[in-house]
Amino acid sequence: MKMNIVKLAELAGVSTSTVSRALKNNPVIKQETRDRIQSLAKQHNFSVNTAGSRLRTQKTNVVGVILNLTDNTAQSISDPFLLKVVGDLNEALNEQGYELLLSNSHMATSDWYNYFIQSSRVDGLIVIGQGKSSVEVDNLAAHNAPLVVWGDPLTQSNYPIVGSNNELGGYLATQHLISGGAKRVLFLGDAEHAEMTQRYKGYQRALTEASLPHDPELVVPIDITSNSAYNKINELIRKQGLFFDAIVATSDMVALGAMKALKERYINIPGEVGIVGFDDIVLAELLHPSLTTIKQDTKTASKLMVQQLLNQFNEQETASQLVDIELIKRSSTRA
Amino acid sequence: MKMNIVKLAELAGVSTSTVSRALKNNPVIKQETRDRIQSLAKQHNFSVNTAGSRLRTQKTNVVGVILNLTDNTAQSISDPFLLKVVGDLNEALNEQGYELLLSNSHMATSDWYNYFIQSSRVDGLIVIGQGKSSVEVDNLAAHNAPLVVWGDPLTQSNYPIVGSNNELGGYLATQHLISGGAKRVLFLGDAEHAEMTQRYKGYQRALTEASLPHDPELVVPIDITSNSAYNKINELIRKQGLFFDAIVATSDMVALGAMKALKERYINIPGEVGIVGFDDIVLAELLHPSLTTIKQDTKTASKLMVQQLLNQFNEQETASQLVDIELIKRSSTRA
DNA sequence: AAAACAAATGCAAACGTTTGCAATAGTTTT
DNA sequence: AAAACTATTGCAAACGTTTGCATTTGTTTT
Repeated sequence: MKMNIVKLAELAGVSTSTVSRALKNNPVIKQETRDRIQSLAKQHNFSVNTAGSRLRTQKTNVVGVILNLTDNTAQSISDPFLLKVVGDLNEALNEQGYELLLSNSHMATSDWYNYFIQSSRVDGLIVIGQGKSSVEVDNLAAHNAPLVVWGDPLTQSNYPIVGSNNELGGYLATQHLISGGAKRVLFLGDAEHAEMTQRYKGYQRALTEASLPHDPELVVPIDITSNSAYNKINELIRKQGLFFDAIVATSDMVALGAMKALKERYINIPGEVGIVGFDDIVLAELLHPSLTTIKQDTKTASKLMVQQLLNQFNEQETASQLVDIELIKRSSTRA
Repeated sequence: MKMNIVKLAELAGVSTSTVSRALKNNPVIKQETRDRIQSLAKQHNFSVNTAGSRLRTQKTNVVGVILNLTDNTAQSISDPFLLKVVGDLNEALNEQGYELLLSNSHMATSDWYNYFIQSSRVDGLIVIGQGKSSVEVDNLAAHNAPLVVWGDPLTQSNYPIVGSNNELGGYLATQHLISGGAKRVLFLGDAEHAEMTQRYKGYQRALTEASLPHDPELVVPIDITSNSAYNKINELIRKQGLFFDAIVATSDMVALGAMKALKERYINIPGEVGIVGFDDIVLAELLHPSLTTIKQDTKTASKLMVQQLLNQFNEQETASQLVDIELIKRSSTRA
């Protein structure tokens, strides 16, 4: 009933070794034999059983992707940016003959090494987001598990981190606002987050360069969700009035939340307050006004992550990778 | 070096059978022995090798999720709604002890049965989207592969389809606009799509009920992407002026594209044109004006899909499932 | 035509787990 | 104390594939 290599071998009148090799197009098998077996396989709807194959080869050709969520589940998981990364990773992995097993830090048991690697569920892991604590990731690294992290590449680590040039992103965003006339630029984001810290540094650099004061009142720590941003902006304006004339948001979702709060108060964007987001999600250009933002190149980043993982499979050198960003000027800022 | 059941058995001074049973908490093994072996396993960072286990049990505990994309890749894959469904499915699957293997119709080879099932990569498949042609899905069904599809549950099929009450959604959206005073309601969507056809029927029902004419000019077929919507609305207004006073969009992304086109022309929403979306993506309430929409309950739907798949695993009855929708009134329509 | 070589195929073990059945150890009944 | 249980553990085969090595077949050289 159920087809396997043994039955296929009988049908073809050859040994299982020959079938196995023929299906892999091993040139040691005569071309004619290969063709015959391959067409027989197609005809009988056969593909090799992965369980058997994985057991024998000790290779799964599967890569686990873990969404390392820090904030409230519901919010973060819905960030289109994260999901876009997953989509791009899937593509990049498929191109290299790997499949993507999706997981997230709320689902997976805490012992990732044990669950994913030692059990040979996957050959390696890509973790999206450094999180605030890095204990699970450190544990993976300690066991020499093939591992790549999406995060801040400047963070010291013994595993490769792929991520955007966040400092430059923060700088470009801020500088663009300043060059549009802004004097009091709000920084909206979570300082405990490695990537955000870099963006903050860039923000500071731009202020310094423009000889603007570093007012601590302008640095507003929030969760990286649109809701936090919305609530915070509302609260700020209610309590202190409109004491800023621009916003550097640490994600497009944050920018969205902020914009909503501003629009509801009929504060003109970019006239009274300019705003720059981060990520460049599809929505950014669909908003009105469309959102000026720092584009993260997730396609390139995904390819780099996969490449770094393959390097580990092949015992080659690995290194953290800084991905270029780009300022996309739209209508939420003045020229 | 690498731990396995055999070595663990030696360490514990018992047979591999006992270890295997103890790890599964099989009550036939003495409680004390179970505890001893389990703690030994924890201590040595051991988890059962899935390749061996899957080979022996002929079960993978993995479910494949295929994004069945119909339109231009780039656009559709970025629809936050689809990705939300993936997230919810992941959660629902994990709850039942299954893992999610992500794929999409551009990646997977055409012979899904062969690739996923016969190779025992997964125990079953969840296909998101019926697509315009159903040949791959029909092939799966013909082989009796465990299968659930997200789509229009009213479509006749020999596999369970889970989806929203699209007809009702279309009806509620249209009726809400009409009750707000709309006389000429545009229907923006793709008629070849089973789900959209249902929404269109609901749209028609509402028109009839309100004794409004069914003007074919008001039915505008487009790809279900924000770009198509944006372009189409622009084109319509340019050529024919503002000949409608409301829009039923077949997805929130479509609504977004339409809104952008309207806003750019300073057409007041909801004053001059009211608009209702479909899906209720997170963005819907963040827009300004926030988007009135038909909410699809993806959490419930995901649970139902997983349930229907489990039913097939257990040789139980299955049936298509209609999921309730809800009209979420926001500011893009008049009360 | 035998010898030497190359090309093609086959043998058999191993990957790590699970499970029906058999066997042993432990307890209760006669 | 033997018999009849029950509770606990072990034996061994099987899941399907791959691959080092051995063997066979075919071709060329002497």
